Amino acid sequence: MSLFNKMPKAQKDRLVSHTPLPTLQDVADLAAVSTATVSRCLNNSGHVTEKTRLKVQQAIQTLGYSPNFGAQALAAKRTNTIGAIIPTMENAIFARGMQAFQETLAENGITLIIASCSYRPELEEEQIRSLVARGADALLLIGQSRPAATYQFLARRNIPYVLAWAHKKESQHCYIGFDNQAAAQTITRQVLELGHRNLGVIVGLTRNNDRARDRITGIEHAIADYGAQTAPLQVIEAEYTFQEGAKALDQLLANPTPPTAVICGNDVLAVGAVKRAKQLGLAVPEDLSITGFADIEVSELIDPELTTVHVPHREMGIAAAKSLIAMLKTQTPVESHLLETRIVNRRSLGPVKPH
Amino acid sequence: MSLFNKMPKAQKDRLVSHTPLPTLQDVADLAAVSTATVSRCLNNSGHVTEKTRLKVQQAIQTLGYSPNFGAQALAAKRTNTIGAIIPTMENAIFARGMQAFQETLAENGITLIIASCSYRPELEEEQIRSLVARGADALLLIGQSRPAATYQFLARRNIPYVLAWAHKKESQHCYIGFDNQAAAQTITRQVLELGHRNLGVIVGLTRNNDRARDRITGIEHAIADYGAQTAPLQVIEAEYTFQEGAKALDQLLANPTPPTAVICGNDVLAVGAVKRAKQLGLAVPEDLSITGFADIEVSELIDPELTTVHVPHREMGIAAAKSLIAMLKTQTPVESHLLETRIVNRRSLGPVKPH
DNA sequence: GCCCCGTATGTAAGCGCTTACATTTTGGTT
DNA sequence: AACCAAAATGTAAGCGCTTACATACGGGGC
Repeated sequence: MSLFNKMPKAQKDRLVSHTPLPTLQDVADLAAVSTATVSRCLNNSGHVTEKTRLKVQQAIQTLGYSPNFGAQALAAKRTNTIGAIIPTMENAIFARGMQAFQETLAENGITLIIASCSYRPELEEEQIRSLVARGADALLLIGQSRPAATYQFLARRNIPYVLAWAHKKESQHCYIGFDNQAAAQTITRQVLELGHRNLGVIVGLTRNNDRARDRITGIEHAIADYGAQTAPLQVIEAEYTFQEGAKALDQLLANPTPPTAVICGNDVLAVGAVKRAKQLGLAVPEDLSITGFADIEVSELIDPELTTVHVPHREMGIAAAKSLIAMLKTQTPVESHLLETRIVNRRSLGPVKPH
Repeated sequence: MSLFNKMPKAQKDRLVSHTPLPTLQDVADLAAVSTATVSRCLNNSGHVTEKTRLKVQQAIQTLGYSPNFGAQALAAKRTNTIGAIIPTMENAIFARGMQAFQETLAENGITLIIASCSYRPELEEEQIRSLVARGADALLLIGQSRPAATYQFLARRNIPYVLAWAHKKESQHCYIGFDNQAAAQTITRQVLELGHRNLGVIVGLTRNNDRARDRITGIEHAIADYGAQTAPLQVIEAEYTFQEGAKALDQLLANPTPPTAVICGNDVLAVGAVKRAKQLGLAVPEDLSITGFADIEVSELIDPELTTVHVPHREMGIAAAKSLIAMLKTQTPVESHLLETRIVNRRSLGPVKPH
């Protein structure tokens, strides 16, 4: 055994390059109080005189103390960390909401951990376990469709969660989002009212995406409700890129009786479709109407600007954060929160062209 | 004191709703080995027989054990967490790179914590401290310009970091990025070679953005080097939105001798400018050439598609992750990593119009 | 002045893991 | 069969904090 290893710890510390970080004990010593008191100051759990609090504050300042995360987590059994698992960060649909979510959490002293699952449920499952293992006190998940086992896991671990970007009445889960079906239904009704009777739909891959499915359902309901005779609905699924939106439009137009209006499940697909339509020499909306969904920035970029469904991204992120914080505080479930969408009428939707 | 409080812990546990999570000890007991052995299996630090490893694995399975994060962090003095502080998640420039960064970290069992600082240095400083306090083992930061005190803090805490999305030769820091100045210089040279002698520049706010400043410098150098007589360079700074890009173009065009080519510091501003130009009845590139920077998705959306500087976003994220992991493993600094950009010639840049 | 009680502070027992070091086992040599 | 080094495993001491409980303190009411 080397001489070094025989040394008392304090002496070793003096030899190694970086001084050890001050601990709670150091603060307590300097302030001439107990560690309990320092801890109470830190977590302002009351029962501390103003005078003592100041002394402690002082000591923390001079030492440059900051609590050890692991120790805090271990002792308190919470990490002040919330996890979010989103399909992908590259999708602008989530970016703005997540930004607001993170800001709101930060204001409340909570850190966000983000993971992405590329729309793959088995990866999501894995990420959920990983974030929980990583000490996430609560989770934000997108949409509802996932194995029962996942929900059981969360229940067993007693992890609060909200399902965002979606909404469902009378569910056991806490939803923070909007009604995808109703929103799609509303915009479809508007298309129908403009005289369109032959509609096409371009929507994201529905395989692991309940939001996309809900939107299709909404469109179908609107058509069924409207009561007018319409051509059979043509639905194309496409990946979330401009290019795929364009390709999907090609497919719709290949039909002998092509649609006069195309309802898109999201703005990216819609914008891709608009671009393609223009390339093909079709005037939008005179020759072909196209609508979007989400109202992300690109919808105002394309010419003509997109008529789309506005979704309150930031409010959604903020509401999700608040709900999660409330659940953590009260240890009881909170109510779902339905956010309103509205149609933004811009230029890409117009009346059907008379023959 | 209530009867409940007098109970031994085990008895209490049976009364409260959620059973306590299994611990390392439980696994050790079930597998009939010591906690040390289980720990060694978990961290596969060798010195464990295959037979024992299987027994332990088995026990972990049946108990559904997963290590307690806080305890692990406390004992091991590391969290397997890396923090990233980016200006904003809403900016597509960072989205793709961060996605790749996160994926690469995840492959290596490391969790990402993201914070955003809205381009505000004081907020960044705060976030850095917060992420470090939360146990980030290492950090990814964007660009280089920040107070010396921040770097001192990181040095004192011995936290490895890389500076991404930028590059500087012979620096003490580890950069993972591209040379903003050189890239801007190259595209400007190309513009000059097409005969343009009156250039305008629209660039992001340079106040807290060294990348934007570097790009301006590159443009200025290209002009100086080129040796041809040019009109004074007009530079407009604008926030990162389509709308601001459009407004900036208005400003440039208000000049009595408006530029024939506009070099933009990023694609979003460029796309906004293109849209505005078209609204004003200017043909791009016949009447006005416009270039972008970053090659994000929208650059292919606008008509004409944007001639821009392609930046290897994903490679950058991957390289940053690998460097950080290496630094963590070896406890020594790693080399900067310069990534290549290249000009993507699409349609928005053309030769100057003859009088 | 004494007692009581509410409030401020201290004491110390963990929280669940990692890891240095001690001990046991293993299996090849002689 | 005895021996020994190397490999496997066990032991137990923390890691730095929180918090239940114990104790000290201080100020009215009598």
